[in-house]
Amino acid sequence: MANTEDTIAVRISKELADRIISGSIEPGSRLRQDHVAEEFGTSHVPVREAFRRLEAQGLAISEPRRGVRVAAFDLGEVREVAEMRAALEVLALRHAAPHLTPAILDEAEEATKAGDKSRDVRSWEEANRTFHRLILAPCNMPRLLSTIDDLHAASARFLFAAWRSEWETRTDQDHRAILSALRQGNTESAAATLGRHVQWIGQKPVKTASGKTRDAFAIVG
Amino acid sequence: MANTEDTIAVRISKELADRIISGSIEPGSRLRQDHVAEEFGTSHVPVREAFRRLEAQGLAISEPRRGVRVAAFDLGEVREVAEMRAALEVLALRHAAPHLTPAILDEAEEATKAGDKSRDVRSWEEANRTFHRLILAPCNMPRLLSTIDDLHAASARFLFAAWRSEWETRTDQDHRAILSALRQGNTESAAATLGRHVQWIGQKPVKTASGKTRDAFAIVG
DNA sequence: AATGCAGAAATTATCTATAATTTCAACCAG
DNA sequence: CTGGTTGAAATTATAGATAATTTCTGCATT
Repeated sequence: MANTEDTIAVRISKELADRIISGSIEPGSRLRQDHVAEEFGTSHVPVREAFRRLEAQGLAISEPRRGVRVAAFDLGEVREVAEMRAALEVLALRHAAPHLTPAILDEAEEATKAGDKSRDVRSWEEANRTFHRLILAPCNMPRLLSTIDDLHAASARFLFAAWRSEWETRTDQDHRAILSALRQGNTESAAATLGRHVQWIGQKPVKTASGKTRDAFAIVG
Repeated sequence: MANTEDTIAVRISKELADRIISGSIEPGSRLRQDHVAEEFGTSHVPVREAFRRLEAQGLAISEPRRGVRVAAFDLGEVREVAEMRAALEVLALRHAAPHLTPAILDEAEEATKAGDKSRDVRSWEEANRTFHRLILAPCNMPRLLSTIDDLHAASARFLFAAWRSEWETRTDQDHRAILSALRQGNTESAAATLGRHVQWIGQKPVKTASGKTRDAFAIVG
């Protein structure tokens, strides 16, 4: 999937983003340009450019002369991202609604079913993101959509951090309610449900390294 | 103002951002890394990193192997930014309101007065931005605030493109209404006014290069 | 044991050089 | 004239080398 027409810097940033989101690189850990460069068999110049992209997406933070590290996050940031998504996805849906076709809504329903059948977080997340993208894309607002995309990446990171291995299949009633409202042309009701849906924050006890359990939080919509 | 502790790449990106926003570089024109490097007396490596930053802010767009150009914009994008600002600034204000002190509101009132007295776009824009930042910053949501900052940069660009030289002094009633509502603890009313305020799009006839007049649009709040 | 301080090692930031690609203009064929 | 082709010039993307800064490590001191 990594398009060979992409520049090396883009390929590296995509790969690193994927690792950060999936949690295979720990929050707070340092990203060393020479190590990354060696791994990808390149010089460090494209690596530095990849770091700037990650920084812009909020996945890494860089301090001058002290390097780049994977962004840490806490409950506050989970909430912040949830609220931003609620505000922006509602906005996007209001503009997308007039352009939604039955075909798109059918596709979105397929995505919902795929999500309900998912037996692991990763495929659930993918189905969920597909659903949201399908119903929002027709708003035709590129800047808004790309901001929402970055927020989805952050959401996925929170989700994987909390539900890394265990995942319970669950059926998504919100998605169905949104689709049904959209089919009836009731945009406001769909938007209201979407806003609530995205702000719902799941909670789950998780074992820490020291053997204790603490609560982990994630956006589950 | 350009901190010497900043990296060269950051200094370059700030300077270029300023030029793009002020309109001293035309939308659509190419940014050539060697030329910029020569002007700043550096090599092109930090220039490339600066380009990535501009790209992330939406001020430039880059196509692989074909270089970077200053982002063009149209009425659609002005509207898009206005709506995003409305959604996000309202969200920020709701969270900031409980933390607003009389001292902050007094400062914001000073900024409003400074805006009303401004005899040129540039100082009006600065006062306006100060006002918005003052009342939103206490929300304590860094990601939200930085997204809003990028949107303000885009707004300023639209504004300068439309009102480059001429500017009529005007008193900002909305700002006063927002402050008065906040002083009375009426957050919802303040938020509603802010949402409307930011979505108001000014219109002005402007002479094109070919001598004709067309309408230019900008967010004026 | 804790603290502080070299000096060494690692790392970042930048520069110079090279390879690969695109752009552009001149030219030629239809 | 139009449209395409070719080669030179310009430009981007990457690599390899260097300077500057930070971090680490071990040892001495309290």
